[in-house]
Amino acid sequence: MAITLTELARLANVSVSTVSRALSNHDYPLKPETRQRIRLLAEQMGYKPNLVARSLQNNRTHLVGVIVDRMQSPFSAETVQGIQDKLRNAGYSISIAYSNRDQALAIEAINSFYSRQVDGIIIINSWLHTFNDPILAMQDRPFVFVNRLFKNCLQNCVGPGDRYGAQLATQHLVDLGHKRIGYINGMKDWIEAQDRLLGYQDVLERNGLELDESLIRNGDWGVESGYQAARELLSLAPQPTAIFAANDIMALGVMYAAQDLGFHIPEDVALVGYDDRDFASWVRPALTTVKMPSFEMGQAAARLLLQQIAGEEPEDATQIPGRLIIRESCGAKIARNVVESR
Amino acid sequence: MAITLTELARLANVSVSTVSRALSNHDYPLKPETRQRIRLLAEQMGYKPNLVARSLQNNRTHLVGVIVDRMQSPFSAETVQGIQDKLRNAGYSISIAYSNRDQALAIEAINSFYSRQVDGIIIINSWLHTFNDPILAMQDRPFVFVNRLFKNCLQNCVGPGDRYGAQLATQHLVDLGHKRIGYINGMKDWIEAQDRLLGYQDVLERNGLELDESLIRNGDWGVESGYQAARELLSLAPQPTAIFAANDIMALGVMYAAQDLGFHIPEDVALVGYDDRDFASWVRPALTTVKMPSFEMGQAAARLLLQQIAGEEPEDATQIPGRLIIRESCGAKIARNVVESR
DNA sequence: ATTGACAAAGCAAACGTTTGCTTATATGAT
DNA sequence: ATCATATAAGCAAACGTTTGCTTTGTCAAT
Repeated sequence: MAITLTELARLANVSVSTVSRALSNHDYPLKPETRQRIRLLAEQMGYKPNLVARSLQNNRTHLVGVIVDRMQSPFSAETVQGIQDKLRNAGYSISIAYSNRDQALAIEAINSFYSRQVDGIIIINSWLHTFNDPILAMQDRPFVFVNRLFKNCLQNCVGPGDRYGAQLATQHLVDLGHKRIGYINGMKDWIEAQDRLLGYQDVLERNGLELDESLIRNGDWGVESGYQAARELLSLAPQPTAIFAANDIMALGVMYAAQDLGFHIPEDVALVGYDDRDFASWVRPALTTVKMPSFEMGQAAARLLLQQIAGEEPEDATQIPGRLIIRESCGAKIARNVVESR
Repeated sequence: MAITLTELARLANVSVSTVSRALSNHDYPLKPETRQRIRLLAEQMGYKPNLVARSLQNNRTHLVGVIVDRMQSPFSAETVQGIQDKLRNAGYSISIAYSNRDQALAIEAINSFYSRQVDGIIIINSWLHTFNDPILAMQDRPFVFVNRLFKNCLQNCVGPGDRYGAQLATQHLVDLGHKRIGYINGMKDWIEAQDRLLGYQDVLERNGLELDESLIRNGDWGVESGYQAARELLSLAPQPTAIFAANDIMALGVMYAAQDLGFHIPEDVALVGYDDRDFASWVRPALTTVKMPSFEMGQAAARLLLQQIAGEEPEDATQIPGRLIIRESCGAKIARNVVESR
């Protein structure tokens, strides 16, 4: 049986309220000696406050609900870690559920969180492009969306700076002297794909380079589509000297296409990916890529939620910039080191 | 403001107890009409039970604490998903914390879970090879370890059947006609490495094949060590016609070594990995490998915990078998399909 | 001596449930 | 009409905290 305040009070020959104040209420005027005595006793008896009782009284659970699509998504996982990292320091725990991209499941999870009286909810979401129901279910409690920026609640959203990240990648290639840079896009209706394309175009324009439509190919995020697109790009004349793929998986496809066509990376064609998935550092040549700031987004989301919980005015929509990870595939003469840009 | 039982009682002109019984206690003899009326009202008002109040009363939170090393580990993530999958159906939620392989953090998390009155704890653990403190902190509440089987609490552990999995992989190569099969081990002091080696040896013996020590190399789970080991193996005379790598990452290294030495996979040398990491299906040739049963281990862990919570006699230590995923690198003439073995 | 002020600690209500026990009402048997 | 019985619903305690208010005790100032 766990020891309770009441028990402690009995042992110390004081009232429950005194014990409570000795342990939690730091400013209450207690005789220092009494406070000390009670603290010691609690320590000895291994007293641990019953958080559910406390929550009932305080109307605050110090629990935050987190919903992810799939636990296995490396991005979600890292974001969750960022969230927990931040929340732990603030004395919060997290409860987690996965939605499997199923709205009904998500809503079920949200309701379960509410029943549990969570102080707030974070939804790591790359499957909802717009939202209605879930937010409706969200009553008046604080919440934060991670990944997608919804215009109707911008101050509740944290997103990756995909456009900026694509700029980093493209600028890096330009800095290495490339003038004809191919771009392999992701699925066109994904915001990620659109933003990364914009970043690519930004840099070409900014550097006065020709914006050649034939250098832009559409993929579907999959390795095969990267392979196909790269075969097409590399058969162009004049051939692009660099390729920027909108994700690492397609970049892998590019590698195999280059291999099949007898091109060497990075000598004949430079390659940059996006996401920094784990295999990026394992493939040969190691893939230069832009790291998704998943961990940092998690931290930012937690910070935002904490602000809402504290009743503070939330900051503006947060875009977290990615980082360029320079490895071998871009041809920059920097050996297998992780280099931070900016 | 959330609506409460008391509020509902006022609206329905009955007592709180009646409302409670109408909604939760199914066997209590209430006038069907009354029960119906109350249910309807609750529905209309969007009543959601306050789980913290209920927990305080019931001394049951229906909350399970889960500790992982890092959220990003694909194995842990999948296990967590298995856990949640099972627990959700039983009306439980999970709270999660990561330990970063730090015992102090793990203990902190455990204590936090206890304060929250969790009904049980699951530790997904591949970093503790032996345990003392955490378990001590575990008082008398149900718990389950996933991954490592500890002899002092076998009935509380769920592990992968690594030996069996390695048998599957090796037998598959034998079935394809290979007689000289190289094995690249993981770090020797890891139980995974030891078990997989045993499985490899089992099969050679079982098939009356010579157990040539020179065919066994030690790696460190990393891609470079796989590369080196493969170079050595492929320089042997007579050359092994197949290689079984103790994880997919080293198998990737094997691919690059083969490439450098002018060997083709699977024509010149067949290759099987272990783990079924995401890139296994993206590389060329797609990697035949043994899938870690992470999801199933999660489910089994949840089942075990539920049994303990229900006060049932827990089953014996559970070893979950992996599955052979046949792709291209082994040379079995089955195109990019996932095939289940057994 | 009486009062006032202040320090220290106790009382009891409240948070939203569940549940053992009691009460009220209706039904049937005497 | 009286009583026992069954049915339906209410009362109140309990779970472990926190906290506004009250009480007790001590001491100094009148």
